[in-house]
Amino acid sequence: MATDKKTRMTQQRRVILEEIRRYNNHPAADEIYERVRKRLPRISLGTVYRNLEVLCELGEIQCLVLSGAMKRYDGVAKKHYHIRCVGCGRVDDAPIAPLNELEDDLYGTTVFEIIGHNLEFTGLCPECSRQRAQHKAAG
Amino acid sequence: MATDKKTRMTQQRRVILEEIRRYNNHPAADEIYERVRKRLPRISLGTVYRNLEVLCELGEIQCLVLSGAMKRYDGVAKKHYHIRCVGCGRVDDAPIAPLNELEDDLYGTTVFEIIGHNLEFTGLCPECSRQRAQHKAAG
DNA sequence: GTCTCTGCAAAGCATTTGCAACTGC
DNA sequence: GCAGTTGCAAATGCTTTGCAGAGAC
Repeated sequence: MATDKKTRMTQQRRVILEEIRRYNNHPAADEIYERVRKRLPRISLGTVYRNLEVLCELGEIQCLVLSGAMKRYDGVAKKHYHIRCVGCGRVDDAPIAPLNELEDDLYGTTVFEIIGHNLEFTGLCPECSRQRAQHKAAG
Repeated sequence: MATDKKTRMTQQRRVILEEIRRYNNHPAADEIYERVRKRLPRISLGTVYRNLEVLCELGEIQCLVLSGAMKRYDGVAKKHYHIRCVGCGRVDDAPIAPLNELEDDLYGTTVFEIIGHNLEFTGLCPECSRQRAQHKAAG
């Protein structure tokens, strides 16, 4: 049952982690792949995916499953919320503290055993906001 | 820009909507397809997907993109939260009122123009909770 | 030396799309 | 009758996986 496998810090794994933390712009797998490829040209996309999973299990990064998009990865493993641009998909950290009391409101009112919660804000980043304003003005 | 298309209430579209609302258990596309197929054996999966999108645009249903799962559909278009079982994927409504004030906390602290938010609880449904308890006791 | 990890390529899976025939309105 | 819609099938896009060789410890 328990995974007794010893994980090795391979060059690929190390570079992937470094690139995720470099800007911490919540990149998706393909962006991580492209960035890592500049340093390790022979790396494969499969290796990137496998390492992302391992790094999540190790608690080094966290995997974000936000609405309407592919998985994204966060170099900061600590729980926090995000805001996603509906125009371009850009993801920022949401400057708001975790609301653990939200779960308390559910005790006794649901048959579920509560584990946690995810909160995601949606919005428009400055670039997309400006673009839409121009578009509206032009139309 | 505006979609002037007139939507027709075809038999397929009507049956799909009826089946979504029949139990309102937040079914995914494949479950809707299987249910509708019992009444319209010649319907195709593509038609189901196309109609789900149209019904969302019409505001008849809402599309739920919850973490780690395929899209699900809710026959109640009104905004509300959900709780998802991490064991089996079952989705229930969360008995908690919408927290619109959450968005107020972000004004002035983010460069994003805020549009909305999604809140999803995770947990274990009674069946999966029982199963894990048994498993733990046995192991 | 062993056991994990890698690169490659193929497969998997949910969803989308092109197209000719069909059907609400 | 016309434009929206359907069924079919192929394509798409992200992610996973099988396998033989390579490399970390």
